[in-house]
Amino acid sequence: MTNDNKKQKYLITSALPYVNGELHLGHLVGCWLPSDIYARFCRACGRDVLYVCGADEHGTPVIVGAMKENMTYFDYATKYYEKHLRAVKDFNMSFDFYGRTHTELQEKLIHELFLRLDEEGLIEERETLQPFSIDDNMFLADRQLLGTCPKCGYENARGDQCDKCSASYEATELLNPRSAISGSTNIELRPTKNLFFLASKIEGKWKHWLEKHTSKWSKTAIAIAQGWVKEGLQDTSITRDLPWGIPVNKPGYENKVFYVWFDAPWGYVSISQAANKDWATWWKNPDAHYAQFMAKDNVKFHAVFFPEQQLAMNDNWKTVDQLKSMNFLNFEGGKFSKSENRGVFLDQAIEIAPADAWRYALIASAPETDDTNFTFSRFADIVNKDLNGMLGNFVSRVCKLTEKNFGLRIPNPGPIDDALITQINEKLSELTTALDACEFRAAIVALRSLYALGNEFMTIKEPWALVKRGETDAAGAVLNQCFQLIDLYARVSAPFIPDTAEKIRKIFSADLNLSWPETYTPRIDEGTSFCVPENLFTRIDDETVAALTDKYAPKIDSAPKPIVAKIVAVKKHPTQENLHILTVDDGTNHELQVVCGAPNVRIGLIGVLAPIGCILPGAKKPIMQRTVASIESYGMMCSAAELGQGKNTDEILELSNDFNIGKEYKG
RNA sequence: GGGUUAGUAGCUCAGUUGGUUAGAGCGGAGCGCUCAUAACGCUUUGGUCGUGGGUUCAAGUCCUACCUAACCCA
Repeated sequence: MTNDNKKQKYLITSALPYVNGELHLGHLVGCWLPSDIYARFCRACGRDVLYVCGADEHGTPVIVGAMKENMTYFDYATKYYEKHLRAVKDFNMSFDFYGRTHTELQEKLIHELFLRLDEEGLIEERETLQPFSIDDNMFLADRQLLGTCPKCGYENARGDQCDKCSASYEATELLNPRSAISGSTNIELRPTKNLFFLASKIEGKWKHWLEKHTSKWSKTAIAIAQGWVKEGLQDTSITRDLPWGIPVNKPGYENKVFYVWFDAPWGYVSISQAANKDWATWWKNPDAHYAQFMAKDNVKFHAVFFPEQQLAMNDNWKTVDQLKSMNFLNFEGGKFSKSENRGVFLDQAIEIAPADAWRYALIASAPETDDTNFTFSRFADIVNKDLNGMLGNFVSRVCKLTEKNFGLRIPNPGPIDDALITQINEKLSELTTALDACEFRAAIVALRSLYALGNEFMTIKEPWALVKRGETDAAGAVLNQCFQLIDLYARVSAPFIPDTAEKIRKIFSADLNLSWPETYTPRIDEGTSFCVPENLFTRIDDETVAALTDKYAPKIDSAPKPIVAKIVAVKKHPTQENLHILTVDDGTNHELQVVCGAPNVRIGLIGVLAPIGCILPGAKKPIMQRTVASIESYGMMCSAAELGQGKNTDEILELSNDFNIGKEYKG
């Protein structure tokens, strides 16, 4: 398989992260790591790879951010671009070039492309009314406009949508509109002209293209594209009234820039131009293989917008063959959030553990099919077990046992163990197939199986026992085989953990490359000298895990909240006159036993249950499971007073039938 | 509000076109080994496959409704 692909051109792009804030682990696992592993794998297979990424710099967040920090737009973007560069280096990303979109090359390219679209008759001028902030002297995009929601009266509603009641409306309907930038209420509607890209005109072409190009796409990517097939492609405005971006090269548009999503995907091309003078041998080559990596929120742009523009150019642009989209990585049960200080950002991550530990552990729990929760506990398990125990320790035990009994030279080989070789080749083939298909979790499963084979082999053959029994040749043969495995591990691990692979490679005095092995063949000669390396990985102990969790994942209030629940049965207490034993349905548990003293209990009553662990307003201790007059009670039905509403302490609260059982009761 | 995707062991995930006893790894329990980084190997324990209906000789897999989450759109 890999043989046929030799020297074939592989174009690989990783979605361009935005220059706004520090990157976190989600960015790393969502685009950078999968694309980097794939790129390294392709290069090791001898393929001709062009692999680029860079910073996406245009759009409104930079404008807002720069104003806040009182910097120029370019300086602000540069500040974060430099952070990106540091992370690229820290995590060993093997981009041919990490570029940016605010460059002369980009501007030149976008101008050419725009003229091309215009020539093709796919650009149209349309006039619309837009909110204009007189004090800021600029038109406001939907996100830059705040006001009072016309539906619910929420005061911080956005220009197009209310975050509280999720109503949507036209910006013109918003009450008391104000600028999100300056806070000024001096807003008026002004007519403005914008250029539209007539995507509807190339819908047929795009659909035709789609039919033939999705064989290697992620399932979610195909689904999203299919959604647009049904809906149809819509003409989109590609210009904005903003002071930051690629200026529009058309008379009358001197104060406008291109919409960020018109220029950003083409950043792949301009960055390629900066990376390699032969860029066109990938980008204009129908035989090249193009793989894109991105997070799920970005699929629309890669499956629809970018290809439709490429097709519209009618200029032989290489479109995506393999579209790999990743889901999101959550952190310790919640989303990454800079403001809540939740999550690990890349500058912190590199202080916590070496790049290889992150690379391996993150890709081993990559969110390939669904959002995945990352925890330090899991991180430590993976590093300790796979890297430390199975790989690092294997290298260590083989080197040390050999040094002790044979000195620092590879012992002579013995007869070939066919069973072992068969197993190795099986796993190697699984690994290669998984990497070619960009199935990274499957790849890790195969990789660790390979690590396991070495340890199993040692246990079965017991070379230390052979030495004791004086069977030195047999012991040497086993160890020779183990060294061949170590060499193999360096090669197959290299795309994942490049630093470690290099350390392993340097164990041997022979200067061997880390090319991808198509099938297993021993290549370390007997007598080759080797060295005993420092431990390849360090164990992460429980105390460290606890400390890290504490530092980076401040406990969100995880106590259960009061929930709406229904009384499904009422029994009198056998001894206590005023108590009842209730059976309560809380949505998940349909037969929860609760002892209650309120007089108004009855079957069918919908009320509020404080489950075990719940801390009621004003209470110091959570509700415990306890035994009331010798009957166990699992929670408490609440009165209005207990919920902090009103003074009724005697009767439990009664709700209408509109409340959904099992939902949190929010008062 | 509409669309899409997902819901499988304590945790993280596999389960191809519906077809015997639902699979891994981690964690837990036990045994073995002592070359090695309290590392390695073996055995074992965990599941009403979100819930309720339906189609079928047969449903984790198909249909439907609902619940939950995420993303996209409005």
